[in-house]
Amino acid sequence: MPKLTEARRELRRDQIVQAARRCFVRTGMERTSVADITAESGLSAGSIYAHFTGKADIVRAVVQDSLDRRAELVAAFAASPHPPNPAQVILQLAAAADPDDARIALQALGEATTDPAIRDIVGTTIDRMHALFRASCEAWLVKSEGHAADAAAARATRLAGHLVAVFQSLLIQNAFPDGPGAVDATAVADLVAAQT
Amino acid sequence: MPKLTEARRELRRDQIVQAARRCFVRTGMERTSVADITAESGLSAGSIYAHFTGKADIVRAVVQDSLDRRAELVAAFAASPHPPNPAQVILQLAAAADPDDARIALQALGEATTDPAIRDIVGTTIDRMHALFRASCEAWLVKSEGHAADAAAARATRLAGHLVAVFQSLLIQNAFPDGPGAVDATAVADLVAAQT
DNA sequence: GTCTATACTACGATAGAC
DNA sequence: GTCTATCGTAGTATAGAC
Repeated sequence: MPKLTEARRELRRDQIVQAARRCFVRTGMERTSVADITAESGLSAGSIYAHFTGKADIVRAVVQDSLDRRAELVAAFAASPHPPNPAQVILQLAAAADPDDARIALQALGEATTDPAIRDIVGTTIDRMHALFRASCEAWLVKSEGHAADAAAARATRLAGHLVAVFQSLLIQNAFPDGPGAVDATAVADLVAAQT
Repeated sequence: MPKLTEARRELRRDQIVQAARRCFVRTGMERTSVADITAESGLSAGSIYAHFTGKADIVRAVVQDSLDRRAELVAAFAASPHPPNPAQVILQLAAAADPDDARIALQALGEATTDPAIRDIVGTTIDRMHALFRASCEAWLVKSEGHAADAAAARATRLAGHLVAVFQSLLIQNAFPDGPGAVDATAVADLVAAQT
């Protein structure tokens, strides 16, 4: 029965990841030392290196975790029995804003610029989000708007592109709450709704 | 006549900034050492510290330079005797894509998350871009569409918000040429044009 | 598995000659 | 102003006891 020990192992990893996440939000990925992470997690260097191969490994885990969290939010839209229309999706995304997640995501985008491993995670996550938006829009077009399946698929793909773009802009805006709020979610929602 | 020497001084600074820029694009802001910058610039450590107070100072200068370059591009639109309509602005922005500038900008956004000095530069630049977009749209509404001045001002502000958002999405897309192209500039242009 | 202590490296910044 | 050489420090990762 290695299940129990493996579950505990995963729990420890998560403990480290969450501590690292807090450090990254406060100090930035590159400028937090593993000493910072040990202090924040309450563990020691030896313990951490027993669960991760090195700092880069921790960074990857934190980025993956944060982006997964965001994607699951979108996945919930698509799985809903009453799929929201694109305008509602935008408003819900804006409402579900978590500044910490947004900051991690922005740092990840910056890192993706030079680090292939991070770029990979970011790239596949964007792909996944696009697919999820597509699924959500398609379900809405078919179920609520009565579109034919093939016509809905084509429209959904285009709509998903817009939603990814809006999502990215909201990301920047959410990361800086006191900053210039260029994106008016309601206005964008109206814009997208008008195209329906 | 300190003019000449001051010009030469500015030239040296620019030489260092451009070398640093190349390093940042290749290796990332945090991971390039000042040794890398000296090697790339052909200068020495001593010389560099005669022109900048430290690495953070160089980073600030590079970010400021890159963002200024982008803003000037937008300023040209507003100053044009025949101001482009919003859809054209989007298409021109997409056409003028420089991957290196986009990567620097993304790294800057990531840094802005934790570094107040960079956040300041990024914030004021976004404000400036918003104002420039506003001016460009207002000029277009008045000159080409015959709107009244006060009505144009209100509409221009909203349009500028959309343009900033699209600009930010294009930034992410431009930084990863082989990545998932979520934003279809033509489609977005159509969308904005439809709202006219 | 977890701790403390430490080895080794790389970096930012300065000193001093020219 | 620019160079070379170097100082001090901070950081990653490991060793070895428990």
